Formats: sequence, structure tokens, C-alpha cells
Amino acid sequence: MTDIASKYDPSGVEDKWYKYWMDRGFFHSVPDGREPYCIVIPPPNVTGVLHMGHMLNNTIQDIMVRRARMLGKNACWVPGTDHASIATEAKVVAKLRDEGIDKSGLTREAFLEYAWEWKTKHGGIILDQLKKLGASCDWERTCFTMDQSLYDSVIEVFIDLYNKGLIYRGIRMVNWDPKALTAVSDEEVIYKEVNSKLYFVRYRVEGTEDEWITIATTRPETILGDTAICVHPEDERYNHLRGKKILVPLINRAIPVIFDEYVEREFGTGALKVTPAHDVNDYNLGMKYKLEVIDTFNPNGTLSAAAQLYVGEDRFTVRKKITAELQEKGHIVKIEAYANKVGYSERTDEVIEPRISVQWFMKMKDLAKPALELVEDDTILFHPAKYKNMYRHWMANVTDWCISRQLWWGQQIPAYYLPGGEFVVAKSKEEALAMANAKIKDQNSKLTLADLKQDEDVLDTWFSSWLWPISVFDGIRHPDNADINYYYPTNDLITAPEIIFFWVARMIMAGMEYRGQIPFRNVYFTGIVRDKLGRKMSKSLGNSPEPLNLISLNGADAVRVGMLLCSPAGNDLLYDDALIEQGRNFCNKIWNALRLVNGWPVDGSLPQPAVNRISVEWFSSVFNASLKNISNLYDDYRLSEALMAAYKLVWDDFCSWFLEMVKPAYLQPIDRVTIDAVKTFFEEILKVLHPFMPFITEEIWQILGERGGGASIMLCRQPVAAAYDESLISRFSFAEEVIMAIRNVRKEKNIPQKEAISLFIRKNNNETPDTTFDDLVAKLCNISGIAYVEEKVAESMSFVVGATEFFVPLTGKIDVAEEIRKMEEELAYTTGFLAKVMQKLGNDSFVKNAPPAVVESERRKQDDAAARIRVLEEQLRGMKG
RNA sequence: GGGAGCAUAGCUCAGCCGGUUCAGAGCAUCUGCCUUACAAGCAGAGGGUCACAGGUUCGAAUCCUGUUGCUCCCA
Repeated sequence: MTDIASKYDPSGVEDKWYKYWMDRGFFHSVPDGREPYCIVIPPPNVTGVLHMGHMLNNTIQDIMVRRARMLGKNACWVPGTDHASIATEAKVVAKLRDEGIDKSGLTREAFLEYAWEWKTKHGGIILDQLKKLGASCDWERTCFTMDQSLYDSVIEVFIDLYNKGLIYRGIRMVNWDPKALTAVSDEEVIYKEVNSKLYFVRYRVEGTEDEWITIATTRPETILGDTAICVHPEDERYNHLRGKKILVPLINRAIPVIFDEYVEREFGTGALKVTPAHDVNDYNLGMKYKLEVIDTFNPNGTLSAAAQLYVGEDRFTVRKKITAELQEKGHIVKIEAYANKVGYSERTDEVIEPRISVQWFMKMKDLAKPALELVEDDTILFHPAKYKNMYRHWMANVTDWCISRQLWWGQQIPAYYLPGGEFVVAKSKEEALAMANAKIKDQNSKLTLADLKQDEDVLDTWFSSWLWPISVFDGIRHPDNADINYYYPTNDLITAPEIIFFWVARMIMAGMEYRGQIPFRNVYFTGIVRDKLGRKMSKSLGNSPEPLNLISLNGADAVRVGMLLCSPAGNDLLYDDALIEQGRNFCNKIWNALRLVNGWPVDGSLPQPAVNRISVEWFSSVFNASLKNISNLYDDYRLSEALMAAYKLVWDDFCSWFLEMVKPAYLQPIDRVTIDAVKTFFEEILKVLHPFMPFITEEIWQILGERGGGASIMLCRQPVAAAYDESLISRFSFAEEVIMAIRNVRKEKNIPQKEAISLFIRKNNNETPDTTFDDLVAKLCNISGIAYVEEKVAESMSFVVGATEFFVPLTGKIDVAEEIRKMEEELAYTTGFLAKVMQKLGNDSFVKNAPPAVVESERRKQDDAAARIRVLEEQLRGMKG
């Protein structure tokens, strides 16, 4: 058919089929009698736009879902987004600021209205982008972590865990983000190595004129909050300070010297200033020695009244100023350059300030134990398994989870404070009031709704996400509904290793707590998409391509293939345009196979030639062997290898070999039996490819045959490997070697393919030759006749495959010396090989200890090599003589 | 500071319990080809002491120990 373009053009094709699938509801799933297959999407952040990581991650999910669907399962991929409290609130605050509106001037309700408006407008962008990728999500099930049902689920869980004593309110040192004005969890702090300075500051000993103790600190601005000096109990340098007090510089507060082994004597001067309000370790020391806690910072990182000096100035400004003042007043001994790790907020990139505050925490120990065991005993499988180590390490050292955030965008904590500061936890204010009044004995002091004040804080976004596999099916509020019973546990989770603690671990905990069942059976960890140089893709580096541009330029199929080909599970992917190009070339290859096959005229009266029959038999075997291999690779979650296997099946086996085998002579027709077989194979191959390349496979499948309305390749069954003839495959590989050798002869001697040649094969010792593929070899190499002979053929090019000699008569074109040289080279190699084998077999311990099969195979190698040597030697004699 | 992992062709990787075609794949490179499906292609070719040093074994890319280099996680 000449009306099919020679280059595949995905534009138009992709949108057409995506709409076709959507219009017919092919992605929608409802519970039925089939086996379910379910994936919940790792909900992207509503503020996000599609980046390369999403492309990889969602391509993998789509592959899994589409394949499951084609295996006859009831596949359901639930999409959605999370509300990302810090990021979204920051976005909304910034937008309002641009409009001249200050958040602090708004009521909570008014602010949330703006936030919802923002979400409605921008929150769906990323999901729409996924459609361009071909994602077969059940869009009717799209969820958002702040949807009423999910919101209520979170509240219900909070109340439940509180009632179980697993959630508590406590004063603790938290990671404070002075920009977002909220606490963040340990997992949201990123430690970065920075070049800072180590300040050596001397403090005067109380009651002396000129006796000093020098401490080393990276944070001189916290000096104003010092409440002790700590030294090692065995450090003789400071023994004399027992019982003495030290004066804090500038403010002359007298503080004790404490002695604790926590101090590293080698670090700095061996004397540590202790600021319990602003350092976790100091805080612990403070608890241990009952030190005073002086919080010298305001929430926004400026100094508070408690600091006495520099009140209202930013902590980093104060660092400079106080250093200068200390210097001036003779307290600075020296300042050294020093590299240390500083915590930054994952969300705002602000330097985290350790801060004492009242927060809500969740006890993790009891929940972590079963969640660890389930991974240890492979009830839940990690792919690759190496992440078990990381998981184990974290779970064994888990700390309580700080779940409150000082924000408005999120689920407001359902705790209600009574005027006295007591609180009750309840679903609604009314319920809270009833509970509060039940506590109060005196009838006259009963409270009213106005007396109750709900906690201002919201819950950590992960406190929504950890329920995701349950809450998307409303399984918290209605634990026995049809959806949750059918789809839960889900099958596979595809996510990034970075959130193994944030999310994966906690989902397992929630699953066990609320369903008594794991949330998923397999976790597939994808790598990070990096640039060619191995750098993470980032906006500031500008090294990330725009995903949608890539798709519109190359087609989603090409992008999917390109990304996956080089992305073994858990390994980072070094993105390179060449990957996409490879995907695009592959699309074109398949496309051209269609052009070829569709272009052959068919003659129904033609009998099937023997050559075609054997070709079809051979390909059938190769196809089934490949199917089996691909299926195994899927089972092992080696998707990139499964794709590579399919790639080679199409390109090498189907296109390069099979289509050439059955290709009719120019303008000659093909017989009905063969073309039917070719088209059937083609369709089967398209089905194998469909999960990887949904669009082009649909397009070609629709062109390849007459389809009824509403038909789609995505509804077809995935072909299943049938029994196949392995010997046929191995015998063909011998023929393959012969073909390649003949091609080499043609090339060396410049004999064009059009010019027919003849081939003679020398029979060894009366053997019956295997002629299965003779006609095929003749066809592919344009051989006018193949003959078996007993003697060598003069005036011909010869080559040896295995131990069989082949001759191509070429009068006058033989360079005897060159042929001898090549033959000798080959003989030398084979002789060396034989020697090695014989050495092995000559070793008694080898023969005694090695498994019989191994010894046997060595013997076979010996025989084969010896036979080949005999033939080569004989040929050489002939040539020389 | 504590823990984990990795090191195989120019690049990205595969090589399960040591033993068949154990040194492989794709891409890239090089050499021929505009052979009427495809130059986004076809036919070929080259390329690695399996990081280094020891050890175990009849036999080590594969197991053990040490060294070096890189990466990640936690504090």
C-alpha cells in the first residue's frame, strides 16, 4: 500500500486513540468476578507539573496495568493528587502577596477559599499531562487527599489512634522551618555540607578577673540562650572548674559547669556550650541535668525578648553582629574555617532551626515492628531487594513522627481546647462539647460551643498519604464496601526510593492497622532521572527537558521506550536524547514492517512453498521462546529487559529474519497461508508491545485487520507461550552461520546479491545431512543450486561451519595465499582451544569432582574441536598442494 | 561518626547456587552499501587482565579477606 507514509508520524495518532479509549470507558474498572489487579498512583503534589521522574514512574505503572488488563485481570489504576500542605500554602500565600493580600489579615476560612480556588484551577494539570503519556488510569476514580471522604478518613484515623494512645501531644525539640513557620518531620530535613566557621569564644569564670574557659561553636548567635558549659568528666584540663559558675558573655548570666561523657574531648577545646532550646543534643543534656531552657528565637528566626540583645533581628544577621561585638570585647580567641552539615527544609530550603515546641506526635515503635517483619519475611517484596537493608535500618531505629504542621491548608487537627487548657479529641465541635461537659462535674460551669477552641494546626500531608491505598476506596469510613474488599490489597506499588520512609513504610503500617492486611505485594523502586553527566535534573541547572515537548516531538511511545530501555529497576537513569531517538527509530521500524506486509499482493490460489512453511515453523518457535523469556522477565520485575527482549524479537527475529524469509520476489504475490500466518504473528507481537507502546500498536493493529466498532488491542489477550521446537531454533542458528559466511564471501569478492551463485557442501563420513533450511539458505543468499559432494571443490572459496566444509565456486577470483593465511589463523585458534580443553580433561581432580554434565560437555567440546581441526588441516593440505 | 551498596567494552547495564555457546546486550564507533518496507535503514567489523592485591578451589567476573575509588541512607 503506497498510501502509508514511509515515516511513522505519531501526531494525531496518539490523541485519536486516547480519546477512543476514554470514550469507551476502557480504563474504568468495577468489581466483578475476575481477578483484580490494582495500582494506586503515588499521588503527585497538586502544585507540581510533570517532570521526567513522573514520566518514568508512570510509564512503568502503565505498562504493569496494561499488561495485567491483557492477561484478563480486572485492572484498576487509581489516579490522584495530594494536597501538599506546605508547598501549596506557600504558593497560595505568594500569590496573595502578589495581589497585595496578606495571609495574616485573612481568616482561616477566607484563606482556605483562596486555596481551594487555586487547587481547582491548577491542581489537575499534572493529571492531564499524564494522559499525553498514555496513562490508562481509571479517571472516574480520581482522588484528592482533601476530598471529603479522604479528609474525613484522616480525621477518623487521628481520633482512633489518639484513643488508642498512639497519638500524643508533647513538648519536644522539632525541626522548625522559620520560613514556612511550621514544624517539619525528621524526614523532611535535608542535611547539606556547608563551609561555615568554628568560633572559639572565651567565657569568664565567675568570681575571677582573668580566668577563662574557651568553647567552640558554629552558632555564636545562640550564646544568649546558653544555660551551661559541658566538659568531659575525665578531662583534666577542666577538673578545677567543678562547682564553679561561668558567665555568659555580653549578658553575664552565671551558668553551671556540667560534666558529661557526651563531650568529645578532641573536638574544639573540649568544652561545649549548652543551649537546650536550640540544639537537639543540648536539649537532651538539658533534660538530663535539669537545665534552664531559654528560647531566644521567635518563630520566624528573629531573636526574642528572652535573648535580651538584638531582639527582633534575624538569626544570621545577629551571627555577624554578635561576632563583631564579642571580638570587640575580647571574647573571640580565634575563628577557624569549618565544614559541617546543616539541615535545610525540604520544602522551603530554609535553614532548619531546632526549636522547642508543643506538637502532636505519633508513636511508631509498635506500628513499625510488624511492618518490618512483613518486608523481612518477603510477604511484601521489594524490587530490587537491596532496599530491604535501608528499610530495616530505618524501621529498627524509628523515632516518633511529628504530625502537626502550623498551617491552614490540610486536615485541621480535631482537638478542642477547653478554657483551662485541657483538650478533647472529637469528630465535631458538638461532639467535643459533649465530651468536655461530661468531664465537668459542676452543672453551673458547663461550657458552650463558644468556649471551645479547635487546635489551629493541620496534619502532615503524609498523614493523608499513608492511608492512600485504603482511603481511595473509602475503606476507612466504610471498611466493608465492595471496592475496598475487591481491590485491597493492591498488587504493585511503583515509587521512588526517596520516599521509602515517608510513605512506603507508613502505608504498610496503616494497612496493617486498619485492614489487618498489607497494602501491596510488590514495591518496585524506580531510579532517579539524571542528565547525561549524572546530575539530578533541576530547574536551576536547566538540564531537564520539558516532558510534553519530548512527547509532541517524538511521540509518547518513543519517549516511553527510550526512558525504559535504560532503566533497570532501582538504577538511576542517565537521560540522553539518544534514548528517545532509539525509541523513535523503533517505532519507525515497526511502522515499516506494516508497510511491507500490507504491500504484498496475495494470491489465494497459490500453494504454500516449503520455504515459507519452514520459516513459519521456525518463527513460531522463536516467538514462543521469546514470549516465555519476556514473561519470566516481567515476573522478576525486570521491565527494561523485557522491553529489550521484545525489541529484539521485533527487530531481529521478525523483521530481519522472518519477513526476509517469506518475502515474495518483487511484485510477486504471496500465498494465503503464509500471509495469514505473518499477519497473525504481527498482531501477536503488537500485543506483546502494547503495554510499552500503546499508541502505535493500536494504530497498526487497527490497520492490519478489519476490526469491529469499539475493538481495541488493549482489550485483547496477551499471547501465552506455547510449546516450541528448540531443536529447530538451534538448527537454524547453524544455517544462520552459513548464511553469514556466504554474505562474507559475497562481500569480500564483490559479488552483488543479484548475481546467483552455487554452493557445495561436503558430506562428512557418509552422514545424512540436515537439509531443513537448505531452500531457505538458497533463497536468502540467492543460490542457484546446493549440492552435496564427497570431495573438495576446486577453484572455490571455502569456509567451515562446525565441522562441515562449504564451497562457493568462483573461477579466477581466489587469492590462495590469503585463504591459507585465514585458514591457518583459524586452525591455530582451534588448536589452542582444544589444548585448553584437554588440559582440563587431563586433570584427574576435575574429572572426579566436577559434575558429570560439565565433564560431558568438555568431552563434547574436545570431539567437536578435534573434528574441526581435522577438516581444517585437510583443507590446508589441499590448498597448499 | 554509624550503616548499606556499587566497581564488567567509549556509554548504560546483564551475568542466579563457582563449571556448556563465560566474557555478553543495547547504544555509540569503524568499514561497505541510496539492495523498491525502513539511511530513523541494510550487511559486516573492532573493542574489556571483569577496580587493585591476596586467599579458597581441579576450576573464580562469580566465594572470602584487605586496599582504592564512587554512590546512597541515617545521625
